[in-house]
Amino acid sequence: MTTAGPGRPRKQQAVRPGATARDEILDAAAELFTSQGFANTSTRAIADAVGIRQSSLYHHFSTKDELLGELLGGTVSTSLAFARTINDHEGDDRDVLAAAARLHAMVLFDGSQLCNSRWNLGVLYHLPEARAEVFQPFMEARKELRTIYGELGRELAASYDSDASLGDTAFRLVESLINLRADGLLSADSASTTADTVLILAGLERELPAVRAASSELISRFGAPAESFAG
Amino acid sequence: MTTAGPGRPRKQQAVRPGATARDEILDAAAELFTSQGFANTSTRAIADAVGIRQSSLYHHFSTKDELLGELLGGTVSTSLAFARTINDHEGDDRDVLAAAARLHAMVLFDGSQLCNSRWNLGVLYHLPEARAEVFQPFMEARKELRTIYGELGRELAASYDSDASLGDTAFRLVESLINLRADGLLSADSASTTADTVLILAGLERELPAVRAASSELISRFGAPAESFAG
DNA sequence: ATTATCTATAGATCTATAGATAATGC
DNA sequence: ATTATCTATAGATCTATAGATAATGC
Repeated sequence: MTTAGPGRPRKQQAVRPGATARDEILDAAAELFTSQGFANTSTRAIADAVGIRQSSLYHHFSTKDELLGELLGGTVSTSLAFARTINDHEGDDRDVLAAAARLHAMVLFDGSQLCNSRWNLGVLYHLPEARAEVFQPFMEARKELRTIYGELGRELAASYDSDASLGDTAFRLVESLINLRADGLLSADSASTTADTVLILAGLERELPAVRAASSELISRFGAPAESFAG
Repeated sequence: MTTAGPGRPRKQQAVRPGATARDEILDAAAELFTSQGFANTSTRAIADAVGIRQSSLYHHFSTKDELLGELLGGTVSTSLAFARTINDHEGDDRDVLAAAARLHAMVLFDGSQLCNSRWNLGVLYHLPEARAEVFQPFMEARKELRTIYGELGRELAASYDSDASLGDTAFRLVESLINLRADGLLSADSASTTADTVLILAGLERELPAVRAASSELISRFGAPAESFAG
């Protein structure tokens, strides 16, 4: 219960989760943008879903684009933070299995986020509107994440005889979870089987249990931050 | 030169490929829908790209939805036809390698189509508008294609110790070519390396050359129909 | 005074239709 | 007569702004 400041209090009985009106609006926008697209979602529809008037949105956000920007920002940032953390960590265990564990952990972390977030936020990156100039920073962040996957894949390929494009393939498989979810084809273990598939591609089928264990530790050590897993 | 019938002739100097005005309109719609999305593409923009007036579109198509329907239809139909043909063909060579060759051929055929078509038509399936009821037939066709991938994967997994979800993974990798293309990351051999990746996942790395050869034959026998590869 | 809401609306679209007009073959 | 184009427009949006109003704390 944040102590209310001066001013007219915001409307009662929130139907949407979120402590503030701003959060409720973002939640409604996420639902509608992911299910109907950006251009097909009117500001009136968002307001209706929250239970306020269309023009009241503009007290919290100055343009419709700003709403999409907020949602795009929330998605990559956690994935990128996790990837940077476990890869910049210059520890004493930088052997091949550790590299495999890092890749496994990234696939599992990013995949779980895509599968378990309240709305299928990954589709926002595929919206045609996301390619507009205003949103380039978010696309750049996604590109950086892809680069980390690629480098890690090459690191692994150098030790084994596996394909140098392993990291790119891993990224593609992670992204494809977005489509599976959009088509209602996710199963409970989609993210973890995807992570295992990457290991099989790397030729590490026999080391699977060991790598899985190391991956789990990475996630529990570095991957359970502020906002939890549910996105 | 089709002999013109009676009536006012259509405008001169076509900037768009296509024998008929209808084809030019579809080409312009394909470019704009794939690059900007459906809702962001006005009928006026399509008409401008063709060099006619907005209302003239309605002499060839009765609604904007009809344009999208035509484009959606063109994409799956060839993939589905190829998949049915090579799988319904009850020949004398239905051994394991033949099954692997069929899967390889499907990935290569569908992947090449996605990579080499004039516009990145695969993205149309990810447009939020494609989920509307009117377009269910096309989504059903895509579902059938996915099912064929899945069954073929299980057929292979039964013989080898590979994962039963191999077919689903193959389908996911093929679909991810759409995203690669949208991000400008296609290389000349993206489709063929994707097909090889599936074989590696199946544990058939050593049989790669033999399967590739059989796959090529399937494509040259059944996969070069009327409309060619370029979609 | 401050904040969050509201009503009302300007201005800019966008889709589809009505009906005129031009250019051909019969 | 037939076909493909055109001009003009109705009707329905949709985004963002202007300005009034209500409910609180100081």
